[in-house]
Amino acid sequence: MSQVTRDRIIQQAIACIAQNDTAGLDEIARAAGVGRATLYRYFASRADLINNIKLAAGEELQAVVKPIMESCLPAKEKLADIVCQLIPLGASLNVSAYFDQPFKNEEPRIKARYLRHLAQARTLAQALKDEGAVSPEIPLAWLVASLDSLIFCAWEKVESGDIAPKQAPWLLLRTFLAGHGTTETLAWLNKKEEVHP
Amino acid sequence: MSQVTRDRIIQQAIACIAQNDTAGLDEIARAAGVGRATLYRYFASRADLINNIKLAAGEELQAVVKPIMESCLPAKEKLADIVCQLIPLGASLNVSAYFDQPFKNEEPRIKARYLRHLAQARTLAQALKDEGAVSPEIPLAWLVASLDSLIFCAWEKVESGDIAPKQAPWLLLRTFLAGHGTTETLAWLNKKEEVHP
DNA sequence: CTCATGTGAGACATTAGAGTATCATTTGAG
DNA sequence: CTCAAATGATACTCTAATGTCTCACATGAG
Repeated sequence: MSQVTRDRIIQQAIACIAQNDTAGLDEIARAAGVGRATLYRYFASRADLINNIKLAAGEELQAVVKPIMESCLPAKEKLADIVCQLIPLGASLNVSAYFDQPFKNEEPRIKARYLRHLAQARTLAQALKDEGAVSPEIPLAWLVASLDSLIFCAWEKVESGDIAPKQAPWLLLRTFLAGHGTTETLAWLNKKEEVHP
Repeated sequence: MSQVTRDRIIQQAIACIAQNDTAGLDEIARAAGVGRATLYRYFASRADLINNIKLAAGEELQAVVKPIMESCLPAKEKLADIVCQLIPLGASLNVSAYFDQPFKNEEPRIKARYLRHLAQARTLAQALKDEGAVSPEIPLAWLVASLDSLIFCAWEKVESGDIAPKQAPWLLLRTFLAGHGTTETLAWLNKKEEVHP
């Protein structure tokens, strides 16, 4: 039972399910270049596979977000870094987004991950407020929700080829920060745009 | 074969599928208060039902959007009106959003509706640009995509109870217009906010 | 009342996909 | 080379959902 096979299955499963969330095990096995039987040797059931997909996607996200959140950068910079690194994550992001419906997901580890993700997003949003980067009158819930939504949207448009991969983070940051921000934030954005056109 | 029964089935099916996009016909029939057999008397197959759901949701959307688009209001006002009326549409919106994946939908009527919706959105976005409401440097694709995404997001948060229904349109407009807009747009937004707090 | 229509209930057949089991083949360590 | 582990292919069962059919019941118009 090699780790690389397991990883390949998970990666391909993420890709398949990103395209079609009811993808059959046949399809996933074929995409991963393994037999359907092998798939069952690594994962006890479809549900088990899905759970592991979610966990893997969560890991990938966390690997990007955690170091940035622990850094001493101002919140605006943290946001910019996270966005720039998250969009290229692609399908993994998709899986998280799709499955981050807290309802009826009994698996405690996945629920824990989801709650942690939510807490991080709220922390960042609050920091943006405290820093004066976004207006205090915007509800935290809307900050978090619109950010998640825009990240997913940006990834989708990059994937479909409508938006240039390098342009996406900047569009997103502009929409989000200017959309919620103060005049001071606008100025900051303009300055960044000169540096990184 | 009464029209009201047919409409009730469609409405309940929209609601069911909004919650769970793989809802069974049992579930839908029960929700609509009819027998499963009756469901088949009105719709030849599951696929036929789904198609009719999409068409019905498209009608609802069109009924809101078309008169506004044909009016002589400035684009900013059109956008505001559309957003205010679209968010409460709720689950119908969800269905459109979920199923607006143009891929592999062979039904020509649905494809036509989707293309028309896209064209309308692009027209509105272009008008916003021409009017100077949003910056000309933002790609049309991003304007359309982020708007769609934010509308869906706003509805979701209203539904989940995180955002007040009356607040949602204003948050959305602020995020979108300020996020893409010029300083002039900001001023317009502030003025509107005084009128309609 | 009587008949036509719409309906609910439920008994089927059919199918797609999940999950199980077996066996021959491949592959890599010793 | 040799053996054990991993794999691919395939045949099978089981289940859930779709789709079909029949029959009994309700209801409303004539």
